Amino acid sequence: MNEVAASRRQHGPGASRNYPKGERRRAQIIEAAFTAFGTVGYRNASMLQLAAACGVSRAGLLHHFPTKESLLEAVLEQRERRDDERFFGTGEATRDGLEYFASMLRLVAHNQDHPGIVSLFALLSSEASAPDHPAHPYFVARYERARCAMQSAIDDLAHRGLLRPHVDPVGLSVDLLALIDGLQIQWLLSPHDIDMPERLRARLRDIIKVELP
Amino acid sequence: MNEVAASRRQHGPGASRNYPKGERRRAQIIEAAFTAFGTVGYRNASMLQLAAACGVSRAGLLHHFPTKESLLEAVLEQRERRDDERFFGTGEATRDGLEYFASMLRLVAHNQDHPGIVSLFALLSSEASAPDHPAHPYFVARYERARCAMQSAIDDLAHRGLLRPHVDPVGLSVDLLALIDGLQIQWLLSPHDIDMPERLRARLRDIIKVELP
DNA sequence: CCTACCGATCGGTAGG
DNA sequence: CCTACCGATCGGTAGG
Repeated sequence: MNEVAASRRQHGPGASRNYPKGERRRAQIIEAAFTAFGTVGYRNASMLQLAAACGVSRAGLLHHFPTKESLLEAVLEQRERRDDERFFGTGEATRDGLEYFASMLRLVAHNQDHPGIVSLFALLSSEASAPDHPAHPYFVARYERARCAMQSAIDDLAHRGLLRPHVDPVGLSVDLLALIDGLQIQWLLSPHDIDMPERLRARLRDIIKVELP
Repeated sequence: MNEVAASRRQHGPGASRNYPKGERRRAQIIEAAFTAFGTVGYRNASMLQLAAACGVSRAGLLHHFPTKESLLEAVLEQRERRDDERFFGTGEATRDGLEYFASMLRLVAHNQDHPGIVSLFALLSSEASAPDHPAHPYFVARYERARCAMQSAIDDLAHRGLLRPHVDPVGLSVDLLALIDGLQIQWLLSPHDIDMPERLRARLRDIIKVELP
């Protein structure tokens, strides 16, 4: 986690009231990078082309994001923030286990329509397993948060007696997140053979007593 | 899949009787590349350093493996061949479903002692999801084979009445392979929090009536 | 934010 | 017409 990303996190996204032009440009760059990374991949996207797409020079781009990796981190964070808002919101999904898994199903179905994003995250989560990778702390924290949130949803279901009797809730969040990640790999390689939401739904049907929407 | 790798596959590994010196050198290079890829990663390993480690020049290295990708493919194939021989053998695992999953548990336990290899495969399976990646056909075929082999094992267990009543065998091989892959990602990021063989064993306990060794 | 550049390294290929 | 290399260098691109 570099200093730029860390300092930006302190005052949150888009919260720099004093430099509206800089924030707009920054948002534009993140948007362009998001598209580029998701289509041609991270490595094949060049900072020069990205700068050109945003109407700035490479040096101008480097003013906002001093390294390519820092831009990558910003893209990842925005993506996660958007997914959270769109699929989990600030509403019931954080407390209601059924709502949580319904949201998860919608997210996985959405991912199946956007291979570029899925590919980007799959690639980066592997790259970032190297301890010296700039996005390593981000991904470690991301999975810890994901496991924690999902385990809360599972505990809620267990408390309401909605888990089937054979299910062991201990470590179930690890298994289900692993299933989702692993399905992405097989789906990326054989998109016509693998149906991610269908597989996840089948697994959830084996875990939860009631049918999800 | 380039021509060199394709022609080598025709007569199998180490089967070029006429050029023992070349085969030895080739094996030495694969061994060195295997170590290098597994420690510093594929992209960070340079052909020049690899050549030096084998006591040949870069041009000499390129004589045996005309591209870095072709060397990568040779490493992947050797790794898969060794794993298959070591953990699945030519024996019971190809017919006995219980033996198959016992072997799978041993393989996963073995992987947990070799993070470099796990990291390499995780990284490459993501990279290779790009249709124009040299290892794309290899990984597509690899997963198809893996699903087929595992589904045979599952069908054997179903036929012998060893699956628990709530289990749906359809697509179960997809789910279990996804679980294994996904566990690797989380384990690479948080090795102290995730126990891959333990999680797989727990999942198999929920599927199979008898306890695996 | 700009132009004008840097030191280093990549994978691949030439002739012999 | 083969294997097993060599020293030298190609054009292009990376992040800064």
